[in-house]
Amino acid sequence: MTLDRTADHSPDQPVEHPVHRAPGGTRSPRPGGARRREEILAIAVETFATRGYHHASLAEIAERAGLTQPGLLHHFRSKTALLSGVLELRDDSEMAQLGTERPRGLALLDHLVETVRRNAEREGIVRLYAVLSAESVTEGHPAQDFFRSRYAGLRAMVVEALVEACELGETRADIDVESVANAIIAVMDGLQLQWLLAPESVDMAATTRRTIDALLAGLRTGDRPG
Amino acid sequence: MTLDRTADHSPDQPVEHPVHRAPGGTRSPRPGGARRREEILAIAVETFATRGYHHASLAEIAERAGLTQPGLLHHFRSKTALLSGVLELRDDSEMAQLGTERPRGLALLDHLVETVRRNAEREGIVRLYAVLSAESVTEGHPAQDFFRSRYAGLRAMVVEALVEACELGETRADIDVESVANAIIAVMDGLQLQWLLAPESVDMAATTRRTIDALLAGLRTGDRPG
DNA sequence: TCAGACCTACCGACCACTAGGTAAGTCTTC
DNA sequence: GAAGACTTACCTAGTGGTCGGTAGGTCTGA
Repeated sequence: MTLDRTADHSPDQPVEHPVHRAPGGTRSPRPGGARRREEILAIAVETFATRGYHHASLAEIAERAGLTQPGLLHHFRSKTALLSGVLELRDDSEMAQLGTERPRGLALLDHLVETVRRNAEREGIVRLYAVLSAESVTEGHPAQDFFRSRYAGLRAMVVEALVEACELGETRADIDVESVANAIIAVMDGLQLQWLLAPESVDMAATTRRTIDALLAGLRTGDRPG
Repeated sequence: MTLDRTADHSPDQPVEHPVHRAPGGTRSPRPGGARRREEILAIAVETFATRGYHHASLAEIAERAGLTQPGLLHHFRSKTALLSGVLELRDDSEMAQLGTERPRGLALLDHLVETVRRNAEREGIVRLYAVLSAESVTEGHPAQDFFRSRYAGLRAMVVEALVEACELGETRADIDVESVANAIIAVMDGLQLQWLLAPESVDMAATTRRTIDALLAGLRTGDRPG
């Protein structure tokens, strides 16, 4: 199953800041409209994070947004459309939208650790992604494709960074980059889950840092092969 | 919220293999009863794993078990009772029930890797725990206490093994055992999620092995501190 | 004879979603 | 600047379906 990305917006395409179109063109939406959508999305993020996708109800999200359930469906024409809107916020690790200007080589891993450190102050986002990513492995879940390609992208990015590190001479060239990349991503995800259940028992950033260093230790240029 | 452990069984306490009690004592349940319960539990495991707890319905579990929904509720008096039964199977990593006879020191970590290797052939169990553990961080989830104490126990066990390793002289004594333990558990969990979404992209056992070795490399006795 | 293992029938609550309305805003035209 | 056309942003009411759980019955095996 896939998200109905074609159906996730109101009849008129929303614009960041609605611009008065040229005469004869389509009408611009009301100025408050975009802001309202963002309010609703913020509440949906919170609700999906605390309840999961399936267990969250449109009625609850609507109520928390101060409108009725059909009122909510005016802005997002279905529950999957709302989920789609939430996932498209791409507010999570900010890794995904780094694009081509991202740090090169080992600097990317530093950036990763920094992101983890900041995430420790954004419990809602951490919870959202932890809950939805695991829920997405269930049968026919509408976020399955999203998370599949998210992990593929994340993996590719870390692999590329490790390859760059080899080229830059930062690490030896004989490391199994796929395996190391998977381990780095895995430890970040796993720590999030533990942290959500027992925040006082887990230092996400420090442990991520330690693990990345350990995975690359002995692989630095100049070290003897093991 | 907690699981209603007091209410998770049929009127009569189930026995592994029901023994005919002495005359005058309480009546023994019918011989097929315990087997039926186990059949139901196996189907519940499968269903919770593929749908999650909240999205799985008693009606579906009942149908797959070849009875009606009230028929199912005859064996487990509520949905949470059924969940409780599923979690009590403790069929997962087998780590939890190792008890006092578990391997000492670094041998425990070898055992951990071996478990991961075997889990790659038991997708259902992996999926069950991945889905339920993440779902358990949602508000009021009935499995929350279970997973909280499961992680606490797992953490304590790995920490203890690392301390033993120090005492046995297998590693240096100045490692941050809590952090290393968290990292080991985290990488196992994180790899499971990636593996469920893209099995061909992840070698769970090899990557776990590599990460554990990396975390302990440089900490072996005789290595210089650094 | 009696409890275990089911069944049918039903409950109220909740689910996502639709139909169809209203009030108010925006744009065009005069 | 006012009138009319059109759209947005909601609303109330109701759809059919599913949910977990209960009441109370029947059959059967020990």
